Amino acid sequence: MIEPLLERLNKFHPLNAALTERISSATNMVTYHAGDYILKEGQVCNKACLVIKGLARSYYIKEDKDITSRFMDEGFIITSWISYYTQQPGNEFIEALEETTLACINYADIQKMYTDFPEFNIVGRKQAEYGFFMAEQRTQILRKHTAEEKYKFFLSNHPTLLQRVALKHIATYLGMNEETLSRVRSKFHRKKD
Amino acid sequence: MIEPLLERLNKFHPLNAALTERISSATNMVTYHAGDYILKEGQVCNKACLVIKGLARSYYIKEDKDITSRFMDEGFIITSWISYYTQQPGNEFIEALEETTLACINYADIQKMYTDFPEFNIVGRKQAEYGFFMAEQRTQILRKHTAEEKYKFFLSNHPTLLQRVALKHIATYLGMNEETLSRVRSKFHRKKD
DNA sequence: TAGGCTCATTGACAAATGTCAAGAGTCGGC
DNA sequence: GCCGACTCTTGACATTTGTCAATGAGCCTA
Repeated sequence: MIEPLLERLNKFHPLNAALTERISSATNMVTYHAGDYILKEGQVCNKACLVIKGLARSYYIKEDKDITSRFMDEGFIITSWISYYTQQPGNEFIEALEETTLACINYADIQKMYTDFPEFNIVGRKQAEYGFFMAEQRTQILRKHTAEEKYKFFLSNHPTLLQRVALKHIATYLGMNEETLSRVRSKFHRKKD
Repeated sequence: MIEPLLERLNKFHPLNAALTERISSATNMVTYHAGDYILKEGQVCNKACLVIKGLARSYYIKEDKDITSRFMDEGFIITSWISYYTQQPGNEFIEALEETTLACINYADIQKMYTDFPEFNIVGRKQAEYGFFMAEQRTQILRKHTAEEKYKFFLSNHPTLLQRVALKHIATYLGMNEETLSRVRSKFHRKKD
C-alpha cells in the first residue's frame, strides 16, 4: 500500500535503497471515514500525507462561514501548508469527504530525513515548487475573474471533482456564495443547449 | 554587492566555502531603470534574482487589462514562477518600478548547483516553501473578502509599498479596479478621523 | 412510509463593485 | 513657465454578486 508514495517521490528524484527503507519505516497508513477530521483548527500540522484513495478538503472559518481552500484527491499531498511551514497552530480544518486512505510521515521524521539524506531535499524542493506553482495558479483565477469564468476554470481543471464534491464547497473555493454558483451553472448550461 | 544574496541564502542553510565560491562566480549583478522590463511575456524565465535595491512588479494581460500579480522589493526573490518551474514561455511581464539592482543566477547554473551540492537543495526547498506560504496567504485574502478588508490587509502587510507603488497597480493586485480602491480609501481614511 | 435532515435552486430585493465620463492635481520635458 | 501625459478622485448609472426566504428533491432513519 505504500508503493504509490514511493513512486510519487521517485518521480521527483530517484531514491536509493537506504532512503527507501527509511521512508517505508517512517510512513503510517491511516484511513478516515467520510466526515472525519484529519486536522482541526488550532492544531499544529505535524505531518504530510499522500492521498492513496479518497478525497479531502481543507477549509477555514471566516465570520461563521466555512471557506474551502483546497480539494485533495488521489495523488495529492495533504498538509495544512501555513501551519506545517511555520509549525504554529493554524486556522485550517482538514476533513475527509469520502473514505480516505493516507500515507503519512511526521514533520519531525521528514526534517530528520532532510538532514540524514541531503538528496531528499530535492524531493522536498520539487514538492514545494509544485505546490507553489498550484497556489500561484489559484491566485490568478481569484483575481478579477467573473463567477462564470471561475466556474469554467474549475470545470476544466477539476472535471471529476464536480461529481464528488458538494456545490457549496466549490462555491466557497471559488470565492463566491452558493446561490451565485447555482445561477452561473443554470445560465451556463442553458447556453450550451 | 553580492553579500546580501549570500546572507539571505545562509539564513536558509549555512553555505560552505566551495558552495559560496560557486554562487559568487555564478551571480550576475544587473541594474534596471524604472520602466525597464526584467522579463517579457512569451519568454522562458531562465533566472532567479534577489532584489538588492529597488522595486519591481510582475503582471499579466487579461482582456487588454494589466493585472499585477506580485510586488518584489528589497530581499525578495524575483522570478516568474510558473514559467521558471515549467521552463515554458509564460504569460507574465516583470517590470522595474524604480531603479532596481538584482543579483541573478541562471536556471541552468542553479540546477547544476543542485546536483553538485546536494545541500543546496535545502536552500532551494526553503525558498520554495516560503514562496508557497506567501502564495497561500494571497489566495486566502482574495477569496471572499470585501474591498475594504483587502485594502486593510495590504496596509498591514506592505505598509511601505503604499508610498512607492501606483494605486492602480495595488488595485489590480487586490483583484479590484482603480475606482473601487479609491472609494475604499476615502471611506477608510474618513472613518479614522 | 413518514418525518426530519441536507443540498440545490429560485425569486425579490439590497449591497457591492464595475463602467464610463469628467475633472483636478502632479510631474517632467521642452 | 507651459504643455502634455499620467494619476487619482468623484459622480451617475449599470451590472454583478450577496442576502434572505421559500421550495422541492433526495436521502437517511426510526
